Amino acid sequence: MRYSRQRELIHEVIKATNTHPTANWIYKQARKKLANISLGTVYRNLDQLTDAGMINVITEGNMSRYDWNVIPHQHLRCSVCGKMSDIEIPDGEIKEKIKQNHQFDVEKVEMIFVGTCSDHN
Amino acid sequence: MRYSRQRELIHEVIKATNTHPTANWIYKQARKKLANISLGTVYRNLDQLTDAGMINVITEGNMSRYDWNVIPHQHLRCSVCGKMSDIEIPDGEIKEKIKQNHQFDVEKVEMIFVGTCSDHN
DNA sequence: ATATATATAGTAATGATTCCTATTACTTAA
DNA sequence: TTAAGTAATAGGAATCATTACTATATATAT
Repeated sequence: MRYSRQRELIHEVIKATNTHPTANWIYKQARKKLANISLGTVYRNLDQLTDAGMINVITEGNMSRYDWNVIPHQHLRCSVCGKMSDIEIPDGEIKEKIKQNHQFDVEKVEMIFVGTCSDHN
Repeated sequence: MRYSRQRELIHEVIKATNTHPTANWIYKQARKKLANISLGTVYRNLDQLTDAGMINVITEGNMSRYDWNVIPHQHLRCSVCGKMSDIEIPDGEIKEKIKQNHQFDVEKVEMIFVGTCSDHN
């Protein structure tokens, strides 16, 4: 993967927020620094950064969100304000049970807990 | 919700499979019985059946899959063959911990375990 | 049987994402 | 340091799932 200013910028934008942004949000932020960066470039680089393990994707509903946090973790989504926050769940035991009961090797665990955050209950 | 032949057919199609089908697959099956049913009708009825609690939605990647099984459960997805199968995970304890540690009330739990099923490991 | 409101078919529109292509810009080796 | 080779880009078109629109059809309460 050859260096590019665009990719570095995109990575910086993601690292600078905890909001689990969408591709379009990242695109708009990036344009503030590089006025003619294109949306296709954003998508291509998000894929590359993901493949390189430098960022994480969360596929939520009909669109993807991106996360600088590459340590395995899960998400809480507030159904009132839409905010997504991180949560660490030890999944070793779950994986082990699934292997024993279903002969299924778990590589990746995706959990979203939908509910109401502390601001709305 | 007024009776309609289309909605009944769509519900039957879903109840007749364990494959967690997409809207388009359901549409194609339905057309075998009702040649000019339209895709919009399928989507509208899938929403209505979901709202009525008669079926379940799984939002997987960029599209939705539907499930006759309305008892809360989770899914295993094989990254080789794409097959999705059901798994029951007792989540009461997890919900309780999340409530205590994050002041977050969990209403719905979505888990997908991606890995390799018994046919591919 | 009739009125009325909900559902439908068919098609257009939307929105996220991917694809295409001519041009630009990293990088390497002379 | 420069030239060549190749990966990356901008800009726009294409794709695919889903939703919106609208005139017509149909369920159902009276």
